[in-house]
Amino acid sequence: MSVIVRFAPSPTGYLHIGGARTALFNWLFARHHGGRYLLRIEDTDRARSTEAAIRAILDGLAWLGLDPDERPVFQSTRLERHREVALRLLAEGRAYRCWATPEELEAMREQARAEGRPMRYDGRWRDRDPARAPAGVAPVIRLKAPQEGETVVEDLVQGTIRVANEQLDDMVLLRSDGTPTYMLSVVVDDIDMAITHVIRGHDHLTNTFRQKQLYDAIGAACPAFAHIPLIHGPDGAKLSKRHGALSVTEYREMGFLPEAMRSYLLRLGWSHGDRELLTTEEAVALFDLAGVGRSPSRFDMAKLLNVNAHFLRQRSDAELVDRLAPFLAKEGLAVAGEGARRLAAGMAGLKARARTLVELARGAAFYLRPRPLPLAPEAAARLDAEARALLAGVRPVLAGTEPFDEPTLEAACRAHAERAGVRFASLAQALRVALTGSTVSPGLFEVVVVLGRAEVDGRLEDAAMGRNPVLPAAN
RNA sequence: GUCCCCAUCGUCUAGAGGUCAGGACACCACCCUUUCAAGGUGGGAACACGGGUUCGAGUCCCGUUGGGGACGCCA
Repeated sequence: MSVIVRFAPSPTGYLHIGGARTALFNWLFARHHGGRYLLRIEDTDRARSTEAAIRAILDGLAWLGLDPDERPVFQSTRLERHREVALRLLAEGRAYRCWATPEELEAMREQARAEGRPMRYDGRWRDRDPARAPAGVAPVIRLKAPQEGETVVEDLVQGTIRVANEQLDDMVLLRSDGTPTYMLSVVVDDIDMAITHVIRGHDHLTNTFRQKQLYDAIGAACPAFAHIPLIHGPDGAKLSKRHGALSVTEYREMGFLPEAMRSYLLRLGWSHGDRELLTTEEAVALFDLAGVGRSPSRFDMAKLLNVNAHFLRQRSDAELVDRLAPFLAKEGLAVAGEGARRLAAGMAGLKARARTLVELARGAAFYLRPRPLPLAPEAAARLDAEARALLAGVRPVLAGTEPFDEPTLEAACRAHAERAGVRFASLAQALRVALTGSTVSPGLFEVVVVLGRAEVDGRLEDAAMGRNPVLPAAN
């Protein structure tokens, strides 16, 4: 039997980290077993589902490289089919009409609360004669669930879990307005889509018992279930926006790489010995449900940053130049011509110093900025009269050194510092500030070579003459 | 409250009865060094608690505590 899995988000919000990981696990499982991975948009709650959320989910999945193998199924298009199944169950005596009013249900809820019991519908219409139905009340259809014994779920991650049937009540299948409930829709769709493995968040575990009863009533075989532990915030509580429950597209804007997100998310809840930082190919080869743990994990931005830094360094310089362009554009810097050449040439030194594309863009901006280069406040502070004199003195050295390569330039500057009686470090910092506008940068002579002789001379002249504007303090 | 699940360094985790309890991130120190990174070397850091079972328990069982989830005519 070939594996078929699905990711089934409801479009009531963006695609967050937890959903992304669920999608990833499904995708990897399908790839590993040579099966198919489908997407089903559970948009039956027309009041809360939005077009924007659907786009955000599709967009997020596409960015992560988790496109489904077939066109997405929209649950809202299948209402007739769901209704048909409910009616069939009704005809077979496996379901029944219930005329209990919202007021009655509320009374049951009140009483359950007072007695410290969970809310359970008491099954009052289960065997009552429909002839006694009150006028003017539209009924719902409820499943006639077993009342004795227990329902057992063999979960591929959580193991065997059982619950007494008396803990479960007769769930609503069709609402009084004739629309199907989530429980019905999910089960019918999973059957019709021939889903073999339901891999989803642990928060669905208790739903599974009811769904199992529905599969039994319908007479369909249950798919295998795998409930993966949830992701919590750093404090162990529910993941909040503060922590990283952000839309995956926001991670894209923060400068994360999709392969880094995948690698990080994979290791949150899954492991294979000591393996860290897997490529997608390795993940496909190694992933299986056996490696999924049972305990919830916490989202850790520091580790995500580290993972992203790793994958950033794996990308070629040319690719990074392309990736960087939109981030630089936000600063009003266009990547083209001489600027593009500089970025490509300087990328090796830049990418070792960045963890995200945003950091990379920040570090790379000085290569593109037109003269006179604006100075960061702490850099400007170092450019005192003494430093300016030092720069004026070293200008001819840089202008005249041949060949214009790193070792030669460095040797020339070291010799100049010695002649001038200053520490090489002082000269280097003055040069760094003049050439990059910052106290932090890639290797100084790498910068000199990338910038080229003419630009270097111009920037030194600006600095020596005190022409640079000073940026306002950050934050 | 009821039901269900979970429990190894701060965090992610390895561990399927006998290990000096391993790795990664973070942190600290040192090396490298023109800044900051990267890289290298080293360091501190964990089996929640209490009972069993066993020659032997992080590993199995029970309980306690703690955390999480589910309890809708939402999905």
